[in-house]
Amino acid sequence: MAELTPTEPARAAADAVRVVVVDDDALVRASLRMILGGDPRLEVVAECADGAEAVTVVQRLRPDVVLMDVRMPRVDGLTALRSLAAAGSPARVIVLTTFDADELVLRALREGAAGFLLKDTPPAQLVDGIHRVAAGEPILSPTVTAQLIASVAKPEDAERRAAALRALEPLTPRERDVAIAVAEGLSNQEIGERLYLGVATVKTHVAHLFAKLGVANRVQIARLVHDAGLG
Amino acid sequence: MAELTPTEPARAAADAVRVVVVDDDALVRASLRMILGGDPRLEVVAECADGAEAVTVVQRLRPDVVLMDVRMPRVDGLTALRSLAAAGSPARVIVLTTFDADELVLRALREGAAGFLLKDTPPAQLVDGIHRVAAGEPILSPTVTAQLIASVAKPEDAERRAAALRALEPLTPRERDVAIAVAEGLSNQEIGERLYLGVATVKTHVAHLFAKLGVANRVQIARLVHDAGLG
DNA sequence: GACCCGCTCCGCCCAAAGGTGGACCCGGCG
DNA sequence: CGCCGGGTCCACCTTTGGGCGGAGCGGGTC
Repeated sequence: MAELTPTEPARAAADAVRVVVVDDDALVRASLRMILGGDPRLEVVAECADGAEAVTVVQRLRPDVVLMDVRMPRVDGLTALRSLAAAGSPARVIVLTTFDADELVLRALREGAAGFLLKDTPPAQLVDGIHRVAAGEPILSPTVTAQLIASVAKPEDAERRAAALRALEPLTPRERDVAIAVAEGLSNQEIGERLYLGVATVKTHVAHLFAKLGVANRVQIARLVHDAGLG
Repeated sequence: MAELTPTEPARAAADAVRVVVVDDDALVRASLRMILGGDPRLEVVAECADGAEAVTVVQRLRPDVVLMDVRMPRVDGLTALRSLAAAGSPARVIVLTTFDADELVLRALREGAAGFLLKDTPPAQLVDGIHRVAAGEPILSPTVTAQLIASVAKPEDAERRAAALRALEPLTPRERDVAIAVAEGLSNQEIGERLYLGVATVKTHVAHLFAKLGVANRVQIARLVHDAGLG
């Protein structure tokens, strides 16, 4: 057994997950520290009150996990998250927020957050989540998961796609070829070269496309093709 | 078939979550029944061996939760899921699969799955997941969550968007207006009417767009505008 | 003041796109 | 067989798009 240095919390295990807590509210920090302190396999190695501080501290201390608030003065959590990702920090960041703003969730995950928890998460689940994140698992609050699912399900999106596919369905194979080429921004001349057709033939197909799709110009053909997911 | 008479499992609580198990493998069904049987607050009210059976059984028994395998003879799990959703069934469906095929995950969630678990999920978590789903929470296996996050994060997607935004950034406000109108498939004439401009002015702006964006025709302007997310 | 820049508009010209009508080949079908 | 539809191509025409140069106006800067 190694002797413990007197300055360190005696209860942290040697292989504890090292955590940095970032929140502008001292009460929240204290509360989190108390929750995490209950688990000897977690060690809070630092607290920060804003994003700028967090970036420098995390780069120096190299913690395993960062609990990051979103709303903070000076530099907000998402910006800090981006900075860390850009700097190649291996720390896994759990974003904490009081409200589950849809937009925030997607942005945070795009910026590389490993987790997204609401502040009303029960202490036991928070502790569990930190361990999971440290182990490489992603961890999301249920409402966040639901939002994420909704964002990929998007019934309105599916409808547009379905409508576009329906519109493109009566096209002949050749017309489809031409439609796709049009959607790529090629001229009739270029389309002819790609498909080994005369310009006149391409024009004929494009004319049919206008009629069948009920549109007036090639940009609108491109819109349909893209909506159908063929671009 | 294999509908169970309520007399058999005497242990199910009166307010138990009613579950239907759907899997073509009898061993898997038996195993699931054993796992769920360990919790008196769960009641397996029926087992089905394929999707077609599942649809009729679920509509008749109206269970709270359905554990649905994906790969099954005759009617697969996703098709059954769609049928149930189309029929307005309130049953919450957890899709079970051995492998975490990316494509399957997105399809299942789009079809309205309330959860997506891998078959290697520990029994305790499976039971917990069923209760959560019954309570209205979504429930995903960690690897599935990771896939979902990856599908919204899509670095390649973000890059394209960022590149498009970068390309559009040096445009003047007016040019941006014109670019968006072009992307909607309007003619120069129509753009002029919308923005109270002469056709000549619109042409000037469009010419500037070609130069600044490095493209040769309006379809390609439309592509950029869409990639930037302004469409 | 001179200057640059964004915005507006003009005219001229040519190329490309789009509209119309017709032609031929070929393969499937009644 | 004749008929039809997809695919290929043509000619002719009008409209639109796109290239080029020029110009005036307002606001901001040096």
